[in-house]
Amino acid sequence: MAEKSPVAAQRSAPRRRRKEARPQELTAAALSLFVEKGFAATRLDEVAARAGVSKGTLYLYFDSKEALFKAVIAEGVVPAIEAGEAMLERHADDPVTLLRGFLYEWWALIGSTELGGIPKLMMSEARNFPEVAAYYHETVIRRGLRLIRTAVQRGVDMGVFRRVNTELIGNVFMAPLLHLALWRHSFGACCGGDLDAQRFLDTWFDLLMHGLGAAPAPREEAR
Amino acid sequence: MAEKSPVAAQRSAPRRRRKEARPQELTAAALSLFVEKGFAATRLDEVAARAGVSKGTLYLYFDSKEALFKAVIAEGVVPAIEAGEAMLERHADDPVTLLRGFLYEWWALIGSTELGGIPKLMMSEARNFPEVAAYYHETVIRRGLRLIRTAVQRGVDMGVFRRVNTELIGNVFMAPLLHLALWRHSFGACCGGDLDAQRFLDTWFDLLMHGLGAAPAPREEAR
Amino acid sequence: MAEKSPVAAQRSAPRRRRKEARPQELTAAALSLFVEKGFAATRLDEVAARAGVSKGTLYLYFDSKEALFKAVIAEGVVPAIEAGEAMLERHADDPVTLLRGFLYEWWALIGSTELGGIPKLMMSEARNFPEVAAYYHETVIRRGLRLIRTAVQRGVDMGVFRRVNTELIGNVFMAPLLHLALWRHSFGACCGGDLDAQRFLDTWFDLLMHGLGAAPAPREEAR
Amino acid sequence: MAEKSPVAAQRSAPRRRRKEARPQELTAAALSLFVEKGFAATRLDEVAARAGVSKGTLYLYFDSKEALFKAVIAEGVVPAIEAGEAMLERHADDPVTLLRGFLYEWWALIGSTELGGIPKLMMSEARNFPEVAAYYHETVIRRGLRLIRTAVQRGVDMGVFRRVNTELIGNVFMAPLLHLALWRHSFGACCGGDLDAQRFLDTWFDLLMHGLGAAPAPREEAR
DNA sequence: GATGAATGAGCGTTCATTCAT
DNA sequence: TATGAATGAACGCTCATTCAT
Repeated sequence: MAEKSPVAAQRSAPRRRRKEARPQELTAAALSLFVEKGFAATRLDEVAARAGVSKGTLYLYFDSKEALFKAVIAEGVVPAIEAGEAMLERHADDPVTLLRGFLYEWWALIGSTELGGIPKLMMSEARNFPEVAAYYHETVIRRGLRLIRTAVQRGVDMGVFRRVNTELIGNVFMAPLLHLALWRHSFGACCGGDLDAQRFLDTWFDLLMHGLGAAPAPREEAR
Repeated sequence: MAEKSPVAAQRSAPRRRRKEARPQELTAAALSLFVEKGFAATRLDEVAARAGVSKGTLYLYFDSKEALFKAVIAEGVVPAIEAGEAMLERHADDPVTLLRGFLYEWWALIGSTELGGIPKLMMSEARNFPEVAAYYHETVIRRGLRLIRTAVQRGVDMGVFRRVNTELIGNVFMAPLLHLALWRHSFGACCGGDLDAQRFLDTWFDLLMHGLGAAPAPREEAR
Repeated sequence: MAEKSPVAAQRSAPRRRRKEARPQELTAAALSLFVEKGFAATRLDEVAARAGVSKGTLYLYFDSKEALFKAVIAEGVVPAIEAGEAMLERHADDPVTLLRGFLYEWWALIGSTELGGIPKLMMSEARNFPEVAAYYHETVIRRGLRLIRTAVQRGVDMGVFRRVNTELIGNVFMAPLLHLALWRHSFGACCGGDLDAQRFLDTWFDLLMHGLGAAPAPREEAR
Repeated sequence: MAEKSPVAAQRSAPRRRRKEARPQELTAAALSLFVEKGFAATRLDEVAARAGVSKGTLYLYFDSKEALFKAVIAEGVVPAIEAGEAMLERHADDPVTLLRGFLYEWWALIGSTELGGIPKLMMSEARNFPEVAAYYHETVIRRGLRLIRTAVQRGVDMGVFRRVNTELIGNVFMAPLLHLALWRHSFGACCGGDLDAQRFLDTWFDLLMHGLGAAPAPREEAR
C-alpha cells in the first residue's frame, strides 16, 4: 500500500522476480514430464515436485491440468516460430544455404533442445486436444511448411533445383527432422538405440540436395 | 492358447471360432483406442464396450491393462514382419523396384491399415514400457532397417545408385512413411489437415530416387 | 444370457434385491448425515461408511454428490405428500378433526421420523440448490399449504371457525410444527434442551383452536 | 482490544475508527455469507473479498474460521438481547401491548435486519458447534422464552388472557416469527416465493390474541 | 497492520482390478 | 465362460492456514 507510488512501483525484487518466472519454471517442468510419460500419465504432483513447488502452487498459475498443457504448447511455440523466421531472413538469397540453415539450425535450436519434445507431445495428444492441435497446426506447422516451400520454390525458380512438386515438399523435408526428434524422446531415451544426430542430418541433407538436383552442380564445377 | 489336442479342437465350429477370435477382437478394439487416445487415457470400459463384451471379460484373456498393451503390440508386430519379408522375396533382384515395393506396399499393407497406428502408439509409450519398446525395436525396427539398408547397398553395389552412406539410410527412408502414418492418427484425424497419401508417397519416392542418383531425368539432362 | 426368457426373468434373488435396495440405503444414510452436519460438511466417505459400502459404490448409483442430494430430497418427498393426501381424504367432513389430524399425524408420520430432518436440510441448502428448492416448493410446500387452507376455509364456511384471513393460515399452522422438527435436529440434538413434543403440540393445537374460534363451542356444550 | 491507555487511545481519529471497526466489518461480511451459503460452503476468500480486505487480514483478527463463526454469533447476540430487554421496559404494564411489541419489534429490529439470518445459521450449525449452540441457547433463547412466558403469565394473572399452559407458550409464540426469518433466508431468497411479512405478522397476532382469549371480537359476540 | 504467494491436508471423482453369481 | 456389482488406491482440485515481505 505504501509503495504504490509510480516511482517505487517495483516491489521487493527477489520475490517479484520469482513470481514472474514461476509460470515458465512450471511449464518447463510440465513439458519434460509430458514428453516423457504423456499427458495423462503425468501426475501434477510430479510436475510440482520437479519444479520445486507444492501441488497447490500450480493452481495459482493455471486453472487446470488442461490449461497447463495449453500453456506448455503455447509457450514452446513462440520461440520456435521466431527462430524459424530469423533463419529465413538470415539466408534469404541462397536456397541451398537456406535449406541447410533450416535443417541444421532447426536441430540446433529446437530439435536438440527441450523444445524438441513438443512434436512428440503434440502428435500423442492431438486427438485429445483438438483445439490445441488446431492452434499448433495453424501457428507452427502451416507457417513452417510455407517457409520451406518458399525456399524450395525459390531454388527451382533460380534454376538451382530441378523442377519438383513443391506442394508437399515441406512435409517431406521435415519428416526426417521430426523423426529424429521423436526418436530421441521415445526409443532413443529407453533402449539405448540412439541415433547419431549429426550423421543422420548429414545423410538426409546429402540425399535431399541430390534429390533436388542441386548436388551435381558442384561436381561439374569440380570437373 | 494352441495347446488343445487336435481331437478336442474340433468342437462346434461357430462357437469355437468365436472363442478363439476373442483375444484378437479385444486387441483390435484396444489398438484403435490406444492409438486414438493414448494408453493412459483409454479406459478398459471403452475397450470392452467397443469389443462388445463386459469389462470383466477382458480379465479372462489379459492379466492387466499393461498385459493388454503388450498383446496389442505383439500381435501387431507379427503381420508387420511377415509382410516385410514377403516384400523382400517378391522384389529380390531389382533395387529400384525393391524400394518402390517397400514404400508403396508398406503403406498399402501397414501404414494405411489399422496397423498404421502402432508407430504412434509405440512412440508415445516407449518410455513408459521400455521392455515392450526394446522388443519392438529388436523385432521390428532393426529388422526393417536392415532390409532397407540391404536393398540400397545392393543398388550401390550394382551401380544403380550412387555411393551414399548406407548406415542411416534406412531411418531416412522410413521417416516420411512413419510421418505419414503418425500424421493420419494425430493432426489428420482432428484438424482436417489430412495429407494426400498418394501424392506424398510419389513426392517422396521421386525425391529419393533422384537423391540416390537412380532417376532417369537427371541422367537425360546429363547427356 | 440363458435366463433371459420372460419366465425366468428374475435373476438370483439376494443379489438382485440388494441391487434394488441399494439406492434407498444410500439416500437414507445420506439424509441422516446431511441433516446432522449439513451438505457441505458431510463427506462421502462418511455416507458410504454409514451405508456399509465403499466410496466408489456411491458412484454406481449417483453421478455426483449433488445428484445424491437431489435424490435424498426427491425420495423423501413422495411419502410425505402421499401421507398428507391420505389424511385429507380420511377426515374430509370435520374441519376440527381434519386439522387435528394434520397436526398430530404430520408429527407422527413425518416430523418425528427420519423425514423430519428434511425441512432443516432444505432450509439450510435452499439457496445453494435453487432448482431443488423450487421443486420442493412446488411439490411439497405449495401443496401442503393448500391442504391446510382448504381445511380452514371449509371450517369457516361451515361456521365452525370464525372468519379469519385464510391467505397465510397455512404458513402459520405449519410454523410451530416445522419449528419442532427443526429444533429436534438442531438444539434438541446437541444441547439437551429438547422440547416435549406432545405438550408442544397440545399447546399449539389448543391455542390454534381457540384462535380460530372453535374451542368455546365444546365448552358451551360442557355447561 | 480495549486495553489501550486512554492517552494513546486518542490517535488520529479516522484511522482509529477504521481499525476498531474492522472486526465488525469482517463479521458482518461473514454473517451474510454464512447465512447465504452455510458455514462450510463459505470460503474465507469470499468473506475477505466482501469485506474488502485480503484473506490474510482475516487472521489478524480471528484465529480460525471457527473463531470467526463464534465471533459472528457472539456479536449478533448482544444487540438481540439488548433489543429484547429494551422492549420489555418500554411495554411493561399491558400484556397485550407487550406481546404486540415483542412481535412487531422483534421483526423490525431483528428479524428483518441482518441479524435475522442468525436463527438460520444457528439452526444449521448447532450440531457442528455444540458449545456455540449451548451459549446461544443459554444467552438468547432461554432468556427470550422467559420474557414471553412472563408476559403471558402476567396476562393470565390479570385476567386478560384465558388460562393457558404457559410452559411452552414462548416456543409457540416465537415459532412463526422464526419461520418468517428462516423463510426469508431460504426459499424467500431463491424461489421468488417470498412471504408478505406484515400480513403474516398480522395474521399471526390476530390468531394469537384470539387464541389467548384476548381479542375484542369474540368478547363482543359473547355479550 | 496488511498483503498475497505458498502450502498441504483433504475431498470429490475415476478407474483398474476382483469376485460372487 | 461371462457378467457387472463392488472395491480402494490414486488423482485433480480446493481452501483454510501460514509467513516472508
